[in-house]
Amino acid sequence: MGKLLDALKALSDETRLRILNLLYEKELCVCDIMETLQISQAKASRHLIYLKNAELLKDRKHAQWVYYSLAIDERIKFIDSLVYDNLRGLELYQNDLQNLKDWLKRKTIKCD
Amino acid sequence: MGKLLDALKALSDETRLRILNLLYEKELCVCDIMETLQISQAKASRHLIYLKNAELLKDRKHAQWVYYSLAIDERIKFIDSLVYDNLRGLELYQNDLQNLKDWLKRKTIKCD
DNA sequence: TTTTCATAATCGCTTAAACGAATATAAGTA
DNA sequence: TACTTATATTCGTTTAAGCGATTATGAAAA
Repeated sequence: MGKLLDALKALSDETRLRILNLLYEKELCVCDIMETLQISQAKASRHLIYLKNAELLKDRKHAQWVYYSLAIDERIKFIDSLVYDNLRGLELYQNDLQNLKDWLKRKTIKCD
Repeated sequence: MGKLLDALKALSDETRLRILNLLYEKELCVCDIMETLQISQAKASRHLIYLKNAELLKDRKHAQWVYYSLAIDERIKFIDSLVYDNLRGLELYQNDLQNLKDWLKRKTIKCD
């Protein structure tokens, strides 16, 4: 399948949009996604892998954690417009960003 | 479901992307789509209706024909970027536009 | 080396959606 | 009124993908 079509299929699911929105802020590990979106580990992992297979994300293993970050090249830059002009105007995605902030604060205290 | 998500699901299919690309040129009836993309009538109709339900298209009935055209509002303007910056760089979609031109020329001679 | 922790993969199930083929509808024409 | 034409809908089948629950893997810590 074409890269563009892969990307669009990857974007046609709300959980994956929410994940993408978070990763536009910063690189995150699976547990950050789980905690922020309040979804199960299996669900977070599955959707992250789906996004990675669509070449929207890349991953990096460090110790027992896997960190995911954006890997969006010029051929699909419409996604920037999608996130900044459309997603972020919606309450759900704004709330997710706030929850991410809160989680990272709590996490810093607890862990590394 | 949210309007944005509906739009993205509608965009996650190659036939519908090809249809959208054509309609960025001008309003077309179902038979224009069939001829240009060389797809069955049922397939053209189904996908047009899917796009209409996602509120990306509107239709207008005139005599026995149904004309479809874009209905893309500000809340999903990333689609402009998708079509102009991404789709139209791909050979398939360029060829479709050429086929549309050819078909409309033939059609004018034959019909109205 | 056992245990724990983070992540990925598998299983069984359910639903959405794609397809071709065939049929229905509704308007125009003979 | 028949007949044709344009479009929509239905049917039966197939495939993709979502989910929760569970198990596997692999690195870190005890």
